[in-house]
Amino acid sequence: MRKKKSSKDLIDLLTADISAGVFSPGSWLKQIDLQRRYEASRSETRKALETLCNKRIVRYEPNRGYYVHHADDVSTDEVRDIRIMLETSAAEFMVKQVTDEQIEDLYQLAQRFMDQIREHKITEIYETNIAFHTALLATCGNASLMELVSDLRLRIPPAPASQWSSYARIEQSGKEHFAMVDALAEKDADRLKAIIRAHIDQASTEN
Amino acid sequence: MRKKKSSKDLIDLLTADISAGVFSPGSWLKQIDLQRRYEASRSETRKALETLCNKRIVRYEPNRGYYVHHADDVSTDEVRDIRIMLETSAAEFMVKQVTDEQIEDLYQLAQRFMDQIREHKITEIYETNIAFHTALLATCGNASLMELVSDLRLRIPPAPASQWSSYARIEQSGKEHFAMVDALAEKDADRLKAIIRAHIDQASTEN
DNA sequence: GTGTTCAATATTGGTGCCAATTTCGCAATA
DNA sequence: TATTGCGAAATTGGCACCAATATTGAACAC
Repeated sequence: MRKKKSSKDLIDLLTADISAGVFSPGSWLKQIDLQRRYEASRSETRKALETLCNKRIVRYEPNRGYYVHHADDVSTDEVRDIRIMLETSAAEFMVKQVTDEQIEDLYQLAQRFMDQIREHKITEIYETNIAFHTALLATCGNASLMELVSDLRLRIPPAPASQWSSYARIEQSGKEHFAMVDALAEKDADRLKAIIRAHIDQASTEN
Repeated sequence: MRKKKSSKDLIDLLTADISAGVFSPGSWLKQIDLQRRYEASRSETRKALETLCNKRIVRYEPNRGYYVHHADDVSTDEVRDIRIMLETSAAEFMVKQVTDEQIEDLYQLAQRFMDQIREHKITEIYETNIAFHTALLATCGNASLMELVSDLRLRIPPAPASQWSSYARIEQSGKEHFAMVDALAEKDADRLKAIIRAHIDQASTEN
């Protein structure tokens, strides 16, 4: 149990709510509303908004306030390209440094993803997907990279699991997860790269 | 002329001063000192510190304040690896999209860099170097990428031009600039990648 | 001489208030 | 009916002050 809520918690709560669509793109984040909703002080609220502004999740206009950023097509494409650059480049490090234990964990996560698709556990699927990609990136042992990609993921339009394009597409994503684990186990960097690229490219709103 | 200093100016001033070594790593950035030094309000000061904290240039401890971040070797290596991933990947886009005019501009910047080495214009060299790399990245037409790399560059230990390793090393950097322009002009992505990798790797504190 | 306790000091963090700015609604007019 | 103008309301931004917390230094005990 925590005795007091830290500023990081507020940031995470706000981020989660924006990501979940509680605040839709374009809507104003009024300081009074926020400090009531999260029972935070004014300064904490301002600090959190400033942080989210730096993360490009919200935008700011002087004397008007902060509002949820509505990513345009151009910047969405740019960020997706950056993710492809980072995660395909990371593949080189992954195949070099991955341990058998990590491969096993990744396999478990890929399996859980598939199971949850079959059981239609919509929200869990979303979380498992993120867990898989986080674990995958963790194998290259670069903490700064993991942090950076997490931030970039939030800059792509909110992808609520509820509106995933189609069952077929999700199942395809699940298969790709297994393909990644296979390529990783076989230390085939080029194949891993190709799968990652296709995975991010096609399912840009789903991973 | 601007009639009022914006919050972005304060952030840039602080960043520049930290980068220039006015505030050395580890030293506390007391709010009162800063708001006097830059003639800014308390809230502007807090906002700027929070932004720099997000950019990983300063760190924060509750109830103690903000201090200049002293990057350790591990995170420095991590960030350098990220830069190599991004800038070598960007090479693909560069060779595809670069215009003759941009190549000419890059050549001019590479030349200016060399001239300033000869004239021992220390501070100008540093700025020209950044201008070259910025212009190089600009050729792949991804504004988000440029922004990201600019931020990453600041996360590597302050590289004051005054303590560049050696004349030979700087001159080598200058030659590599020309080599990059050549590879770019010949649309040789692989060669460009190799040069960029070596350039960032060897001269991690100089570019 | 060394270590500890406690008070004085310094700094950050929170709150309430007021000013500046913007937005919104309503009325007046063409 | 559409448009313009004006005033009220809402919101942010800045300031001063107080509370909370951490540091420092001095006195004191051993």
